[in-house]
Amino acid sequence: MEYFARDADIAPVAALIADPTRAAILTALLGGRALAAGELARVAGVSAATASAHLARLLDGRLVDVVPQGRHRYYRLAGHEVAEVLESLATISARPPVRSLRQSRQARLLEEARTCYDHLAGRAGVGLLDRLREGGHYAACDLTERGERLLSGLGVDVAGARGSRRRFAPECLDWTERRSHLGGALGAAIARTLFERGWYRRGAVPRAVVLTDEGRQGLAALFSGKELTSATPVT
Amino acid sequence: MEYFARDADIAPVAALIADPTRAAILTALLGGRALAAGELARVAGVSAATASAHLARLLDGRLVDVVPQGRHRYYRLAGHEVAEVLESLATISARPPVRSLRQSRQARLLEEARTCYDHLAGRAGVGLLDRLREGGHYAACDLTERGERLLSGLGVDVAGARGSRRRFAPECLDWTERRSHLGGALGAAIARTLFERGWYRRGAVPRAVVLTDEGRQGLAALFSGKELTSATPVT
DNA sequence: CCGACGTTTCGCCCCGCGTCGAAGGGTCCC
DNA sequence: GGGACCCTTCGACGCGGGGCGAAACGTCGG
Repeated sequence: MEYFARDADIAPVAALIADPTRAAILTALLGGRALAAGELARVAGVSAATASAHLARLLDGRLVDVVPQGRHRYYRLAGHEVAEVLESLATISARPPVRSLRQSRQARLLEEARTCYDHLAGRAGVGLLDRLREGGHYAACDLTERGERLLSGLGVDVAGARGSRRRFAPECLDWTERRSHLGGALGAAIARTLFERGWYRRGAVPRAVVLTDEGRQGLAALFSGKELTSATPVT
Repeated sequence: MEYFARDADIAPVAALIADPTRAAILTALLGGRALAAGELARVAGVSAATASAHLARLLDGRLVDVVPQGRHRYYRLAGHEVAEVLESLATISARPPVRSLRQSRQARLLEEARTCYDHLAGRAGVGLLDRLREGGHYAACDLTERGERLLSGLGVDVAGARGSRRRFAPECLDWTERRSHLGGALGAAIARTLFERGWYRRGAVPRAVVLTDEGRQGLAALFSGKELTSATPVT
């Protein structure tokens, strides 16, 4: 017992994540947006009182922070480090069983494209990294000069991403695809630009994002006719 | 509620890790060696009966697997993916308070050099990556040709590491140093060689590893007189 | 073969945590 | 200004999970 008093004490953080209600809240916040307490209560399927108690614990444990706006309190993940832990846990978690057509559709939407906090994940995220690599824009955890030009031309703030204290362009194991998507400051900068340009937009399923027609054309032009994924639109 | 039935369900895995006894067991197994049930009970400071119940849950949840040897049952982490989750949790966990000289010493030993499952971590792990980088042996998540020659000459199975399904040489955020150490198949291959050569050996504190005199000389010769860390031996 | 040892299983007990309705406080909008 | 709305806090309750000692089971070694 004494031996381990000084090693990492991971139980408290894991305990914060371990409750299903809190896990649902944290997973919702992996969408990258701040959400109001009431919205989080709805999403987790509990009363406002229960959600409030859980949010207080997440705040106390510094997994989330809060931005009060009038009567609303918007909660968000405390940072990308928390997001990385959540996604890491997802890689060793079982896939939820699919029990209805609606659930099947939701699963497909999440697999196709979703935000992992501030960068693109799912098939789209993996496809983005593949395209960058195939085109000689990205190699060995960094952008090539060719890649810098491509993304800067698109409006991505590459210099800002390089100046970030965060890792620049690491490969991250994708939960659904079991291959790498692009994380780090660059992944975040690219995703920001994709949203700003309206090439991706948020869908009805929390955390799932949807490619727009404009985005399909823009990305095809960017990658010489190749799309990020081969998926037909999910109905 | 319906919304999140299909997203990652991370609560069960987090719940397995959240119990302090199970967290202690998992952290002990981060040392990289299989440990017997009785030993894990001692390390976690609980009875054999309690440890057994917890180990059954970890087995059922596939965080560990077991190798029976006669009356002994040796448990080990189910793979490097689990190790990555544990270390990820450690990066956002508070450092345990230090309350005695003994604890202070233990903390220093762990900070200096420890195994993170199968690769070197702590100052030594960070120093190793720094040395490889400074010497032009490693750049952007890969070995250079120069690095291949250096490590192959040392006896590291670089080709085997490249052939692994695992990521080759990713940078991993170190829990105590807040900088990167070398993970992946290469990190594991290097650590294996360091142990085989007797350059590092296991210390009395679980998970902490100790540089031998032979190792100090060997590494200094390898890196042109520079040591991995500047630490004086911890007494 | 038998006693020692390591481990698992069983049964019982206790504690902590999540839940909700109600109450209270603060903000918004007509 | 007042009602509606959002959110937090409080108190009580029930459930689940971890703990241990004892018993059972399997292996080892003299």
